[in-house]
Amino acid sequence: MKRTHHCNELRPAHIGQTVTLAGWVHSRRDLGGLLFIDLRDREGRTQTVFDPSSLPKELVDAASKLHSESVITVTGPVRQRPNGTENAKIPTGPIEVMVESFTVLNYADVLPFPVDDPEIANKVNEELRLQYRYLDLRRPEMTRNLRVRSKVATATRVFMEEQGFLEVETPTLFKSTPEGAREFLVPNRREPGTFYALPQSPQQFKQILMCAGVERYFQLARCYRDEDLRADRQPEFTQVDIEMSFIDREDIYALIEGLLKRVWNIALNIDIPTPFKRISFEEALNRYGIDKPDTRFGMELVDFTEDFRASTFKVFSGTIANGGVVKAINAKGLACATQGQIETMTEYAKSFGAKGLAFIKVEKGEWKSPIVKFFSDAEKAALTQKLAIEEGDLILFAADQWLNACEILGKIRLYCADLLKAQGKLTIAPGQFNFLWVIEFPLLGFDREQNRWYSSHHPFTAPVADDIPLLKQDPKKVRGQHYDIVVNGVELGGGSIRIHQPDVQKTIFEEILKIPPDETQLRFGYMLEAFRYGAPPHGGIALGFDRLIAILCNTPSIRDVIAFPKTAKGVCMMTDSPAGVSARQLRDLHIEVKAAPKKD
RNA sequence: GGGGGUGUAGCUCAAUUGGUUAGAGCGCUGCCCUGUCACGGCAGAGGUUACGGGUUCGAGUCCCGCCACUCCCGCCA
Repeated sequence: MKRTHHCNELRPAHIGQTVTLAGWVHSRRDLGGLLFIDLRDREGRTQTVFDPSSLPKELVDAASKLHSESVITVTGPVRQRPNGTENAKIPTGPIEVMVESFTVLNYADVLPFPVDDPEIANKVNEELRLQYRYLDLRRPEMTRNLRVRSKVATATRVFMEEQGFLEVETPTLFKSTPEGAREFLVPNRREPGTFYALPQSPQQFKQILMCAGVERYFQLARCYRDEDLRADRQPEFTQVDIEMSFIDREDIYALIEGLLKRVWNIALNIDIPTPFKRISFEEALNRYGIDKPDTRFGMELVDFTEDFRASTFKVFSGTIANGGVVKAINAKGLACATQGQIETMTEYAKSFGAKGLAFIKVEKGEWKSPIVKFFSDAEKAALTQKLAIEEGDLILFAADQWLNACEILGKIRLYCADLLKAQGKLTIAPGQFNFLWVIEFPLLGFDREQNRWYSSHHPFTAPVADDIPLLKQDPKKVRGQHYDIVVNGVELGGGSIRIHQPDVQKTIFEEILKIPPDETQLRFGYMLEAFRYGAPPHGGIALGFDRLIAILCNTPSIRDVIAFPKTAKGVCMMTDSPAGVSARQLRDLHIEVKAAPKKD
């Protein structure tokens, strides 16, 4: 018998109707005579009542033996619950279904972990949840995440369609482009020794689509990167990939602000204010020590380079004399930091090549610090004033070259914020979303080990027009037309205006990045060629769709918003992939495996 | 590749300085229970303390190794 309603549909208005529900046995309360079964489906749950005074004993006995998560249908009239027995916690609480007949569609064995109790289910070992993902996904929290993801995907498509974009699919069997992330390779059976590569992103195809006159392209694109994983990184993930012709940066900002406004509205019913704030890379580093600042709290970096230029404390003045800077943050109320916590922060500093971490604990009106004896009164006054030092504060210093000093304190700032949150001294409202465009990134970075320049974004990023003359004279100063969209310290996406003149592109490849011309030809020849036959100026952006959904669902791990994610070692616990293949498959692919197979 | 954390009953967790027969709640099995919704009551079953070594009169606990999961660094144009 087909169901007539879902399990979150019946209300007092249905009283008297005979209905059929189908779903999973969520919980069972056997009172000896009377038996209650909460029936659950995707939409919610409804209480059903088995009353022995009106039902055959065998039927009630059979129902009382059902394990949780068995699949049944029940049929019977909807009725108002007796006075005082309504359940205010669920929308179907005023009513119940008096069972007249029921059918077991599938008996469930005893479960490996409970799915009905959110308190326990939330704490279940993730390994187990991933192994029995179909059970995990039945939990209302996970169902909600899938639903948010689906709604946002649809909202994105509708919005992009409204804005005149075409959704175009691009190949996932691509070719290897050695720069960038490590790639997954797919052996080609037809020609021994040749391989496809799975794309890290559809970057080159979307630029070619601009040359094809598509003008406005988007795609919910699956991308693949064979790098080590994190809570916010999976080997395969989804990007909202976008590219537009005849535009400048402002068009991208406006488009994405519109898209995110729509998405937040649909997913959370929140109206986020636009336009978003913008901050340059340099300012982000200066104030927050990171290129994706979390601006929901202060604790900003303060510069003391001028105050310590002539200091007798040689660690500071010496660094400044070598072209470095001195910066500090005030972790308000963290003078209670333990030796271990100071140690952790010192390790952060050392991982950036610093020799140590200078600090001051302000306790009982005293500055407790190994270095404060070297400070003059004027230096102390400058610290007190610029950092607004008070009792209970912890001051942390970095003295190093500008970028390093900023990044050290940026790390420490986030670590201190976590400590303060744990101590209840810093609270961040859950519904707060600080969106930010980070702009004016340097186009190029310098790799000391390899003694060459590299693209800080990718080699197709256009320089800021005014800076093009600097390309050959002072590459470090060239700003790229690159932008990142950041929310609450999470990099949601990034993109750039692209180079569309083949001569500029050639200069970047050959004179700046020093890629030999024959190699340029081999790897990017088809792109340079496409740019010779009428390439419109264009630019684009890609948003990390999984991260976007994780933020909307307020979860720290993108695994919670992916139906079947992989573990940190890239294993699918449910299907046990990756796995070995037969000798015959290897032979067909002309592949010989030299490593010994892993034993179980 | 490196560093941190975790691993004890089906699940979530205890177990004092190394010391009796490794406990509890939930779940499971049986019995009782007609208005529960975390139903309740009684009884019971359930353990290679991830795995392999070692120290010790004695190891869940200490040491060495190893595996899995997880967080971070490197890496992710």
